[in-house]
Amino acid sequence: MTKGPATIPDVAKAAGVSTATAARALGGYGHVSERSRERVLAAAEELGYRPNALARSMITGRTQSLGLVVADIENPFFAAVTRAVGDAARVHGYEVLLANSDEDVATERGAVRLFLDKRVDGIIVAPASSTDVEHLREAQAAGVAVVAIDRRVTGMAADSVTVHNRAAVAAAVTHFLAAGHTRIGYLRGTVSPGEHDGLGRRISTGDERLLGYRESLRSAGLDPDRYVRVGCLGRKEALHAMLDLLGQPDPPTAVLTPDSILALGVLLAARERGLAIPDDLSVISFDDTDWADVVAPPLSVISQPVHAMGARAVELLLDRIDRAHGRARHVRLRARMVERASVGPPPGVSSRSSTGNPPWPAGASDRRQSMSV
Amino acid sequence: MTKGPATIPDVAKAAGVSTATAARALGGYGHVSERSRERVLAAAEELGYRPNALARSMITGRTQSLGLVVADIENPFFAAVTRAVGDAARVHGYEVLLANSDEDVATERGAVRLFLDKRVDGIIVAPASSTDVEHLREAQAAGVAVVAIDRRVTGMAADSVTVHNRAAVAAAVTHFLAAGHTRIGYLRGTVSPGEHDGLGRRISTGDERLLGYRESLRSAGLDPDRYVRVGCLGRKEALHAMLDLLGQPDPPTAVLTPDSILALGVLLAARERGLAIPDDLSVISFDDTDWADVVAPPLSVISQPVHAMGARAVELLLDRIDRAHGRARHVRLRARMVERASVGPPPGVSSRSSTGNPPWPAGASDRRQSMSV
DNA sequence: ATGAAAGCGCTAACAT
DNA sequence: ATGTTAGCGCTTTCAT
Repeated sequence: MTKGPATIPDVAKAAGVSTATAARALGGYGHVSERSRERVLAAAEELGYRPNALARSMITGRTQSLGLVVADIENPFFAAVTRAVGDAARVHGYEVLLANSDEDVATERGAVRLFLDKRVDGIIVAPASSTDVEHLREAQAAGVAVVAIDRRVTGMAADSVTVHNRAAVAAAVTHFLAAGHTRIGYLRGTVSPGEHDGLGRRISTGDERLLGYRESLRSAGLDPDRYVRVGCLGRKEALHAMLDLLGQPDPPTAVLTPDSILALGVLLAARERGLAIPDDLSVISFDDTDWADVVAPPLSVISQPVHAMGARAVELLLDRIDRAHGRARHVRLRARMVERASVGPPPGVSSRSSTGNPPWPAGASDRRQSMSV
Repeated sequence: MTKGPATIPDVAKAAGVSTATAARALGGYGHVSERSRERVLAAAEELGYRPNALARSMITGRTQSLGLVVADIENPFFAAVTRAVGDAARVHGYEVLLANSDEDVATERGAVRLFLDKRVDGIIVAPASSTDVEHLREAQAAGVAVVAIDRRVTGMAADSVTVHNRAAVAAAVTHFLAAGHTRIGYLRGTVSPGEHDGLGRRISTGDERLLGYRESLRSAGLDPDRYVRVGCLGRKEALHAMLDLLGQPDPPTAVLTPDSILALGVLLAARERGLAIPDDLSVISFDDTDWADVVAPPLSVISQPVHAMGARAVELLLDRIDRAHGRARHVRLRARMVERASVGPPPGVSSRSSTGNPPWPAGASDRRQSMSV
């Protein structure tokens, strides 16, 4: 009572059995007679016994905890991933240690290092870099399971959960093309410093999306580079990039953004230029955030199955913890193009509304169509 | 090399010193000669030694980790709190274990229990209930520091970090009154089941806000109950509650919501009813999310100093970990009323716009005024 | 089925 | 300044 929480010896003593028996009863392993178990459990209850997970982990080599590294928990996409990972982890008796990398590899490295010191059983990471993954390889070498989420890693065999990014982008571009657009912009979030080809290779998902964009534009006979801006780290950068794009001789009439935060920058730019959506500018964004169907007009988006992604990542991780070897599994999930009202024909091409009134009826369903891509 | 990661004995052997010396050099405590320390560090580097935080914690009784329980990480307010707590924790060498309670006390209890088993040094919690806190009291009794964030707890002496909710709400109501409104609605998030007085007592912050609302209305000679709806757990519930409010004989011309998610419900309701903001309905919401200044019209909000709240909570927690006793400290931070464009005079009272055109100029500054409350 | 004892990796006296 | 030793609370042989 006075010497801190009760321990197994305390319980054993109170129950009149050996520590081994008490431990077996409490831990639910080995053989214990019904009578012993009852006495032990009663004594434990009485003393308010709680297992010391630290001591247990020292022996078993398992901590029942996993580390999660996301770029920024304030990004709704990552918040949702975190939610999903947390839920799935809990179901399987795991706890999650959270870290933000801010898209910085050094920060991520530090977080991973601490995770290893804390002896997590596995790490789920949205890597700040798909190529600079030495620390992840080391974690793996140290016997810690690693699964990449949202982005794949190269140079090591790690499981991953991502969406079909090229297909998703292609669907969006196709949607723009079908509406008659030929000047289609793309805002890329990050890009590696000193990248020469204008196609950052750092983050697989960024690459895939840009690649998908360029492929789609090229096969439509359009210039795949003209309306691309890279390095849009946040809302503000996206705003400026968009204003820049809009300031060009033949400005884009449609634009695609790789996440909801950059979409806000685009909306801001449109407002600043007095551009109506979709009459003057059509937009599609990745990630179906809670405000996407509330803004006017409701935003057409590419919805990623975030919760499924998190859940799958946890599954892969647990599988990997059980049987460390076996080749890496790469799960690709399908994103969904959700058509709402932010895409219309380009200006001057039989615009369905030139009165300045909202092109969608009040009270209209905000989810007009949805297709998997 | 083959027997898992190097341990202190391994390093000691390689460096030709005792385990104690190696431990001292590695742990940075006690006295070690320069020569020894160098040899130890070199050997450690060579062997890729990493401390086992588990073993260390067994001895020191400190895990350098803290548990954080929020209602829902997908709520931008909590995401920001989590961000801030994570940042502050990292600066002080702490890691954070995250859990979502979904506003459910039982879930919270389970999370706290696991945190205790994992021997966290402290817990920061946005309690699902301000009164049902037995588990938090137990944590405290077990020597784990507890600080409440966003909400206070009763019946136990726990530090807390909250904002001046009544003042904040009063500022919003005053703002509405000044614009000429007399039919001002309020959507309350949660309310305890079986609550009779219509004023849920479960969550201090909810109580304070509702109290502030009622006080303000009463002192303006208005009915403090007529336009209140409780139990708005999410966007959908808020939407329905708002539609209900709007369906009344003399519907409200202004409404206040306690978080950004409920605000979305209000915006949805307005759209469904074909109501223009602020011409037909004025709105103010708690929490300045990233989309608040992007929607049309930009939303006037009560901005909570989320990052400061998280940082302060961590400070209080670390203080408490160092010196467990001393009376509880209650930090009250000031929220800021950010005026944008979602508040105008009630309909029919010299409306500045009845053409259906947006009442704010394109490209206008979205932050018109800001005052502390 | 149960007990005695060893030991996980580390720190903290206590010696020297 | 450095080494020796005794545990932290638990699981796990190995006996019995």
